[in-house]
Amino acid sequence: MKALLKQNIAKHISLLENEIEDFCNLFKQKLIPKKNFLLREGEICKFEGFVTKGLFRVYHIDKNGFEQILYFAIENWWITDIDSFTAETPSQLFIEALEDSEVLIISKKDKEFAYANLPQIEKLFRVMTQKTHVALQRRMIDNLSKTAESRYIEFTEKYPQLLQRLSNIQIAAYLGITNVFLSNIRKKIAVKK
Amino acid sequence: MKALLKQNIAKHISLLENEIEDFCNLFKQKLIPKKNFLLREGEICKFEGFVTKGLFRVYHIDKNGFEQILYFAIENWWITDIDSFTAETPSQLFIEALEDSEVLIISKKDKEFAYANLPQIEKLFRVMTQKTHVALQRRMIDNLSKTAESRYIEFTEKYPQLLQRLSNIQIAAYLGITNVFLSNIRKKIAVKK
DNA sequence: TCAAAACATTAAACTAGTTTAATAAATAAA
DNA sequence: TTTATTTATTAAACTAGTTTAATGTTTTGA
Repeated sequence: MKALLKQNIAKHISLLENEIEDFCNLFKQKLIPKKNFLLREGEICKFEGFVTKGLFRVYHIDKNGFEQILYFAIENWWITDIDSFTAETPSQLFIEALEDSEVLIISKKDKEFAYANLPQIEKLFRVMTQKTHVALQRRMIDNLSKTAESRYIEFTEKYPQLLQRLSNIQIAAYLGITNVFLSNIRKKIAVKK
Repeated sequence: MKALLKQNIAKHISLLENEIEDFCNLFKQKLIPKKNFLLREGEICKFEGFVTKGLFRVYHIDKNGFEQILYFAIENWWITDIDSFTAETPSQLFIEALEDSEVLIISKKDKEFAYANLPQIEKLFRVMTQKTHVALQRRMIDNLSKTAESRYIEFTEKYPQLLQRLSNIQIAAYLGITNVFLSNIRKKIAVKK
């Protein structure tokens, strides 16, 4: 059950077998059926999660009721609201399962225990946060400089496996456009071919 | 000269006086006159910097020649291209001084030395990267959900000290709009008052 | 298995933001 | 001090993306 997690950690840092074992034992499995929430706006995010099955969306609802998707998470991805988690303030985000999902959860307390007792864990999360940050920085530049059409094309190229599991409504909310306009883009692309 | 740096570090973590001293000694001062570059596209970013005087812009030039500003950095801010720095790949960014500036630089090698020998430094950069990431996440949501006008108003409220030191061209490149449209926005706001 | 809900597409009117170009004002350079 | 360069503003035509609404299709759930 935790093989995927161990493998994922090993990709980032090298730990002794017993250290990785100790760390993984701090995680508990949680099943989240489709359309259920791992986190809702207003709650304080007290966990960090690692998805072992299914698909989540992390999104925000603005004051006009529109949804902006910050990211998706499928198997092998980490998931949390890092803002609420670190500052212990009410979250502005929802984390919702778009499929029946399974996630390994570590509590804030246990994570702090790991920081204090397994020095390499500090490195693990530094490295992971760096990578996440780099990815978001690239997305920010793309959003500032590219048209919705090329953002869509790049999305389909970068995440083909996600594409099949998402509705166009979700993809549009990630790209920052309406699903109506996404439909236009898709038509335009289809005609080209 | 390094008082500002020490103070900034102390805000994030608690270190013994000799540890903070050892760490700060790894930094070297660099003077960058206005319009000069700390980093250019194509170079590998081999440093992390802490601004003690002046003002920098970190920006990207897209294939149409337009500039997108990822962030500004004034006194007391950190500055690097974390993507190029961690992956040791050619940077896609420019870091340019907009005023005569002074920056304290730590090399990649010395930073790794610090990670290996001062365990708290790992925490320092984990915490700093988290905070930077949270800020970028909020900016991403704002860019997806808000109009240019409200993004401009919020920028003026959040960074009043920056506002006076930047041209509208720079602010527009940060907001992701043209300076012509920013001019329209400013007029509209002025009329309202 | 049937009704209800969610989804994708299309059209048409609209608006936020761009483009190009011209002009005046401010800053920098010689 | 004069000239050149950068900056801010305005106008007018344009385009990328939105809004609303209607229609058919697919998925869901009772």
